[in-house]
Amino acid sequence: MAFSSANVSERELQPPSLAISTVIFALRHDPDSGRPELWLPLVRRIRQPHRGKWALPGGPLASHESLQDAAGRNLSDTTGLAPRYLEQLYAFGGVDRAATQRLVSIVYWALVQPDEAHHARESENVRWFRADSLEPLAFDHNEIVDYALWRLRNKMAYGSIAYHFLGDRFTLAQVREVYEAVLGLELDPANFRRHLRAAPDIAPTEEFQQGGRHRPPRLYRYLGPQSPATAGTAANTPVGTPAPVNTGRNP
Amino acid sequence: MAFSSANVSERELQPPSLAISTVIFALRHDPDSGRPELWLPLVRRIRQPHRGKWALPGGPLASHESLQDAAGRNLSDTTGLAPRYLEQLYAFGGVDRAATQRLVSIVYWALVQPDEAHHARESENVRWFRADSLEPLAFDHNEIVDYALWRLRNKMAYGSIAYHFLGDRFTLAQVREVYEAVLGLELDPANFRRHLRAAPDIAPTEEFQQGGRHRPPRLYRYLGPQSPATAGTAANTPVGTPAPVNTGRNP
DNA sequence: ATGAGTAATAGTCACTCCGACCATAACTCA
DNA sequence: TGAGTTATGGTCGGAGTGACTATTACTCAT
Repeated sequence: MAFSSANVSERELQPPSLAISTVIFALRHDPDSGRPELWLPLVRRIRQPHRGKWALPGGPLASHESLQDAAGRNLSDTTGLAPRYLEQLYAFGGVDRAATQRLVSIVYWALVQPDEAHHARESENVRWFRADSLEPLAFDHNEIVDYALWRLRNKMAYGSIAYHFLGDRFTLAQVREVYEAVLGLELDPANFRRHLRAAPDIAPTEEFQQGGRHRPPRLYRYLGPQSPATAGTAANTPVGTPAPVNTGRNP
Repeated sequence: MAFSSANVSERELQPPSLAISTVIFALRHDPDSGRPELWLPLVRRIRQPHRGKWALPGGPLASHESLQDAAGRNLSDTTGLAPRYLEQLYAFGGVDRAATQRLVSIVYWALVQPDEAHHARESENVRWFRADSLEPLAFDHNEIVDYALWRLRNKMAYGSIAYHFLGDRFTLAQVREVYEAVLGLELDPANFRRHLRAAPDIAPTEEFQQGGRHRPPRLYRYLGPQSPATAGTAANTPVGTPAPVNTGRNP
């Protein structure tokens, strides 16, 4: 790479470099409390700049793949998992993000299940960290993670996104634990239950979770995005959540 | 530009081109009905591809400017206006967006006031169009405009964004007309009034709009984003709207 | 000048949603 | 067999909102 030795005037002439990075969130159960916590995988940089520091998984955009595909490749390369939820987060393009070159990063964020696959996949250069209390990362990746966290919490408060952390069947208590772990607050089980029962995108099954210590809870399943009509049909158009309208209207 | 003559194998070797485009919304009052309507400015392409078609204002990213600055430059170049509201919309990077090269566009969207400056600024290659009922545009710009429209309506239903279409002082009826024009529905004046009176980010003044045909309405002013604490402090971090949390909680 | 017309403003009423809280059911384990 | 704990069902009051009615305050045509 000639970039790393470019001086300032050479840098002016180079077109901006474009990279795709991905913030991957998963829940891990704390062995002590049993409560789920937010974790994410990082990769150790093996070249300058920021060599040795931890960074978001990412890389350049291959000419044959879409932005979304590149982010999905980040995900499977570092975790071995297929994306359950993958969405564009933001394009970061500050002038001084990288010292040696002008770098624009299009960042995606993903949700995956807390499988045991993680542990097997961990290596010298890939490690999982708690999403809060991160050490200083390479580039501006701390800010990016913070923004992804904000977006995750925001989306959690609105939309039906929590299910992407969970498996095929789940109890209402598991959904509640996801909310509590991500938002960092305690929720009333009865009220939360009423809330979810009214949600159109999950449905009760006739199965019950056995083997627990107490009354067996009913299992539910996620029906997928319900009735968004057609949010984005074209291939390159992002999908979105339909907007509520709540202002006084006449018939 | 050697790009335009690149064949497929050469294209594989070229890094993706990066461009910044901006969707600029403004309200114009219909001369007949007097009601405001959504308009946006487009520029005519003067080179291939899509020569002669209308397209979003945009261009390459200069090495010394941030993404936001580039979008602001799009805005002032085409309208002569300073950005009142400017936010990143999405990064579009489909493989086949442009025929001759791999093109990634980071798109911003902006709100400006419907000043008379528009008319003066219009020229052979810059023209304003109604946001609905657009003719086929260059590239995938129709989809981009549609997504920007969706985002505008979405944000309008939640946040306090309507004020950026208006001037320093405004009546509640003007705010209501903005909502009605953008969302395309009729709102009850009394209920809408109650809604706005409860909003923390606008305040009544002691001034009244004179010269109208009826009872002079009180003028209000926008106080700016109220109590978002600190959404994004770092320079490259996007600003966002704080998230409501509405699920049953214990003390 | 005077009343018609219209928008601005104020207020009522019923309905829904939600947080706080209480009660019962159903299971495991000591 | 009963203590402990979670799952589940229900109640109550307050906040917010859509539908609607009434009053105020201005302009304009007669």
